[in-house]
Amino acid sequence: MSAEERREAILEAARGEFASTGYHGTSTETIAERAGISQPYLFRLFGTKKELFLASVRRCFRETLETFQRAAEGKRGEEALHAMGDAYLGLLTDRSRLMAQMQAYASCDDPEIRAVVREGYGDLVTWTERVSGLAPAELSHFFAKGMLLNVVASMDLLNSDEAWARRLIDGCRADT
Amino acid sequence: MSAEERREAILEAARGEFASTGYHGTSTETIAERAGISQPYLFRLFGTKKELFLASVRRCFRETLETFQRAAEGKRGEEALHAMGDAYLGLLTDRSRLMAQMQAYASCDDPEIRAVVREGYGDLVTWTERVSGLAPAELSHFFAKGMLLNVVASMDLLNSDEAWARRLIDGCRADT
DNA sequence: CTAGGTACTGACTCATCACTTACTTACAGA
DNA sequence: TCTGTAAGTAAGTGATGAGTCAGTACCTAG
Repeated sequence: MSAEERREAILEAARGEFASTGYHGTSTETIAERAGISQPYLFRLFGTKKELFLASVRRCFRETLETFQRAAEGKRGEEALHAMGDAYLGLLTDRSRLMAQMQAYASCDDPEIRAVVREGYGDLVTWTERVSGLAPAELSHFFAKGMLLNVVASMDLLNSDEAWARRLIDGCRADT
Repeated sequence: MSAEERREAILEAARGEFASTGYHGTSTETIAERAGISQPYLFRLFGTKKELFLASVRRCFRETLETFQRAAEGKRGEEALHAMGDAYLGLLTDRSRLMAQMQAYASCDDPEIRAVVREGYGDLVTWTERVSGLAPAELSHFFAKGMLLNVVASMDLLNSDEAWARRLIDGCRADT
């Protein structure tokens, strides 16, 4: 297997593990095992645990952006926005991607991580703004709903019968 | 100092440390040091690291609810909601409380933590709903804005000159 | 003054972790 | 067939962390 393919396999494994136990709570041994390689080889390919985490975060944001781009392909304005919203709801069902994102936000006290998260989220916002042509208030509303859904999904309440959670979710679907 | 006062002091220290390095990334030694006691005594008062974390999360949600209650005192409907929104903006300037909250969401893969977070957030939502009398769509909007601000604040962008971030924040203030 | 409880700690144990070193194997090109 | 390089690992190291144990210091009720 080429080094590039190995890197991809490791990043896939890393996201899964970082998603559930976070940066500090995940051992490089666990990730290597899940990726089917030895732990020293992981260090050969990524240098440090932090570089691996940063690469994982970047990949996560890049995949989300690509999902938005695919969803909006050939569409414009409101129509593009709706397609992106639906596509995002789909992403939420992948708990690994969701929790990895939440771990990234929670790790923002670290300056290096914060810089990567800022860049990833910023790319998402500016691209969406450009394609949809939304004014600030509507743009905020779109991303705000996304974040609320993230948190509700983190608590695993998307398909629960908790009454207050259902009302929050229904309230999200109701408008725009 | 009474055990009860010590518990409070430890919880204060714990929130600060958990906020920046999360559950797994924070050592009980560090918390004990910050609280000015020995590490064994921390275990005497809280049993396990996890119990300490859970107590810290519960306290965090309780304080937020109390802030909402104080802000809304003697007010009703829209007026109460505005007061709560303003009070929440104030809370965001306390980075310790903010990041502790984000760490709690990110730790939701653990069932015990998830249960506590659900309860805390649920209390916040149901109380707000009852006091403001909002319909689901507006209730969602209120909490969605709160979550977006949380994330923007996590990235330390509340007072930055990053253009896209300013537009998001202004967009939040613009409506309701 | 003393018995018992409450606050509090020094000095461990055993496990785990990030990272390294020194090595092996597989294979493509000269 | 020999050589250089890329893919890969077994076996460490030094540090740190959660949790325990066996105590000490102090205060208060009788």
